[in-house]
Amino acid sequence: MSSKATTIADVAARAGVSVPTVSRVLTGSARVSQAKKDAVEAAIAELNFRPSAAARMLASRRSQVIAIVAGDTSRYGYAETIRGVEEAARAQGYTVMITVVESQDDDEVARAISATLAQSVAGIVVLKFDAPGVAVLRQLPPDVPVVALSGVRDVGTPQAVLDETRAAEELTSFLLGLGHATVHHVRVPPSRREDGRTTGWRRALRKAGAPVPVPLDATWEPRSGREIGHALATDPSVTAVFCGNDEIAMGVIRGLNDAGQRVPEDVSVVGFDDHPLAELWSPPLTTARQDFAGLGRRGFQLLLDVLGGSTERLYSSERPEVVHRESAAEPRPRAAVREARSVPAGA
Amino acid sequence: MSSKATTIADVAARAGVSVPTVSRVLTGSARVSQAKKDAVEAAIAELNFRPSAAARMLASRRSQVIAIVAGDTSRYGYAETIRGVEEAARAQGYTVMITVVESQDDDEVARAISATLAQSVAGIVVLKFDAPGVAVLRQLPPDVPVVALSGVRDVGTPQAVLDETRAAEELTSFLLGLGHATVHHVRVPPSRREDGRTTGWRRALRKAGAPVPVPLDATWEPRSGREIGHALATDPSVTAVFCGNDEIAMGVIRGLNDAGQRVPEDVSVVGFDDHPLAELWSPPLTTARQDFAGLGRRGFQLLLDVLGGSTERLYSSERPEVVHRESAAEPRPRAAVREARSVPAGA
DNA sequence: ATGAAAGCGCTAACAC
DNA sequence: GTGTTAGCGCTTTCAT
Repeated sequence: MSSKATTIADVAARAGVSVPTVSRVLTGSARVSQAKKDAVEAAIAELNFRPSAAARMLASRRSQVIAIVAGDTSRYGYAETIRGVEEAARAQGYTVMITVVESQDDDEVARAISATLAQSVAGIVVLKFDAPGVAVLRQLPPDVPVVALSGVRDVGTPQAVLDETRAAEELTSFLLGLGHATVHHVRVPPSRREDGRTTGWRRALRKAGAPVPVPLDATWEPRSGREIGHALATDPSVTAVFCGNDEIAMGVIRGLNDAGQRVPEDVSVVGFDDHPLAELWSPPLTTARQDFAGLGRRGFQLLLDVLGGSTERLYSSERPEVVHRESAAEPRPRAAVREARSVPAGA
Repeated sequence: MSSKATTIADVAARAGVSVPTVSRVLTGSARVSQAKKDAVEAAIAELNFRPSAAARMLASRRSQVIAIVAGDTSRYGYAETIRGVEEAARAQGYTVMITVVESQDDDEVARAISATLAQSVAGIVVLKFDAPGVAVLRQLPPDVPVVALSGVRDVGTPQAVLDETRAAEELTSFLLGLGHATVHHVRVPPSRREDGRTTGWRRALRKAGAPVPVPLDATWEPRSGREIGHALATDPSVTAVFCGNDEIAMGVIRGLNDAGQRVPEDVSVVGFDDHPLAELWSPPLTTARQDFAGLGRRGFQLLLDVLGGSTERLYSSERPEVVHRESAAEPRPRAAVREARSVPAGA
C-alpha cells in the first residue's frame, strides 16, 4: 500500500545480494557481514522500502499483532485500559488491533471472534468488564493465547485483575464505621450475575450485621444516576450510598442536590474508579482508585509470558486504594426533602 | 493462530472440490453451483475453518484493515472519535488497528508511519487534533489513501471537520452579548500555532471591538484548569471565561469557587465539547456540543469514498451547536476574592 | 556467511 | 461453473 510495490527482491538487487540476505538483516535472524549489511541498509533507505507484514506473517507463521477485544472503547475504564495495553504493546514492537463486541448474542460474539482470529494475531487481550467480554472468553478456541482483564479473579484463563471486591468491601466498611446504619448501593450494568463491587459491598454489610438493601440499577450514563438520586432523596432511611463508579456517583449527588439534599451533610455518597474529575467535583469524591492503564500494561505483560510458553499459573492482581475526600461523613438528621427539579429538557 | 492450521486446501479436500472453488464461495467472487457451495460450507463449518487474512492480503493485494493514527486514545474527544470510526468500519466489514504517535518528533512520527504502513492497511484515518497528528499527515507518503479528522478546514487531504472556529465565535459573541466587556480564554494544547477555538474567540472579540486578553494555557489535565481558576479569581477584570474544553472549564470553575467566586454570579465560564458530565456539573455548563463519534463515522465514510476512487473534493463539515445552560450570565459586580484554598495533597 | 529452492495460504488469470 | 497453473512478498530449510 506504500509507494509502488518495492519488495525485498528490489532491495536485494540494488544491494547486490540475495533475497535471503536482505531478510536476514531485516530480522537479525543470522549474522551478515558488515559490508553487505551496510549495502542492504543503504538500499532499504534509498528505496524507502517497508516489509509487508502480511507476507511476513504468512511465511513465518508468527505475528506481531495483538487484538484487544472489548465491549466498549470510549468509557473511562475501558479507554484507559486500552491505552495501557497499547502502550505496553508498542514498547515491545507490537501493533494493536481492536475488536468491539456489541452484545453477548451468539452471532455477535462469533462474528467478533472470527474477525479477530482472521487477522492472524499473536494473542488476544479481552476486557472482561461486561457480559460481551465474558461471552467472548467462553467461546474462544482453547488454543488461542489469551489473557483476560477484569475486576474479579476467575479460574482458567491467565488474567490481570483489579481486585474490586476487596476495595468495595473496604469502602463500605468505612461508611459503616462512620456510623451509618447501612449503605445503599447503585450499581452499573454487571458483567455477570453480580460484580465484585456488589459482592464486596454485600460482604461488608453482612460482616457488620447491617441490613442489605436491594441494589438500584443505573445504566452507564451519568444522568441515570441523577434520576436515582431523585428517588433516593425521598427515602429518609438512606444516609449513605455506594455507587458502582464515579460518574454515577456524580449523577446521584446531582440528583440528591436537585431534591435539596446536601452531600455529605445529609447523605454520604462514594464512587469507584477515581475518575479524573472526581477530585474536582463538589464535594470531592471519596472513591477507590483503579489503575486501569496499569491493568492494561500488566495484561500485555502476561500475554507476552503466555506467548513465551510460560507454564506458571499466570496471574496478576492489584488492589484499588481507597481515596478519602469529602463526599462521605458521619450520618446526621437529614434536611427536608423538596420536590426534585426535573431535568432541563435541553440538558 | 486459530485451531491447527486448517487451510483452504483441507476444506477443498473435505468438500471434494478444488481450492479456487472454495475461494470462490469464500469471497463470492464467482458463481458456484449450489451443490458445491453447500458442500464447501459444510466442510468449513465442520473444520471450523477461518481464512487467513494475511494470505488473503498477500494474494489479492487488498486489505480490509484500516488504521487510526492518533496522538491519544483515551481522552474524551479522541475516544469518542475512535469509537465512531470503529463503528462505521465494523459495519462495513473492516477491522481497525490503532497507532499512537507520542510526539511530533521526526523519529517517532516515522516509527508510527512505518508501523502503520507495514500492516498493509487499506487506508488511514488520522486524528489531526494535535501536533503529532499534523506531523503524521505531513510525512505520510502521498499515495496512501488517507482522511484527516479535525476542527479546522485545511487544504489537501480529504477531511471531515467539526467547525470549531464558528462555534467558538458564536459562544464568545454570546458572552459579549450578555454585556461582558471582554472574554478571557483558557486554551488546551493547540494542534498548531493556533486552534480554531482560539481563532473563533479572537474573531468575535475583534468584531465586537472588545480588548483581546492574552490566552492562558492549560494542559489536558482538568486540574490545570483549577490553578488557572485561582489566578483568574484575583483579577477583577475577569468576568467571563471561554475554556478550550469542558474538563478545563470544570477545573476553572472549581478554582474560582476555591477562591470564593461564584459561577455564574461573579464570573461566567463556558466550555467546549458538551462532555457527558457537563450537564451534571454545578452549575450546568454552557458549551458547544461536538459530535465526535459522528465525526469519526463521517471520516470513515470519506475514506471509503477515497478507496472507491472518488475524484470529488472530499470534504465533510459540521458545526457544533451551542448548548445554553447555566454557567453564563450577565456581568455583575464581583464578590470579594478570598485566598484560594490550596489543592488538597491527596487529591 | 551466503545463495538456491521451496513453500506459507490464499486469489488471479486462464483454460476448459 | 470449475479445475489448473502461477504467483503475492516474505522466511525457511538446505547446500555450499
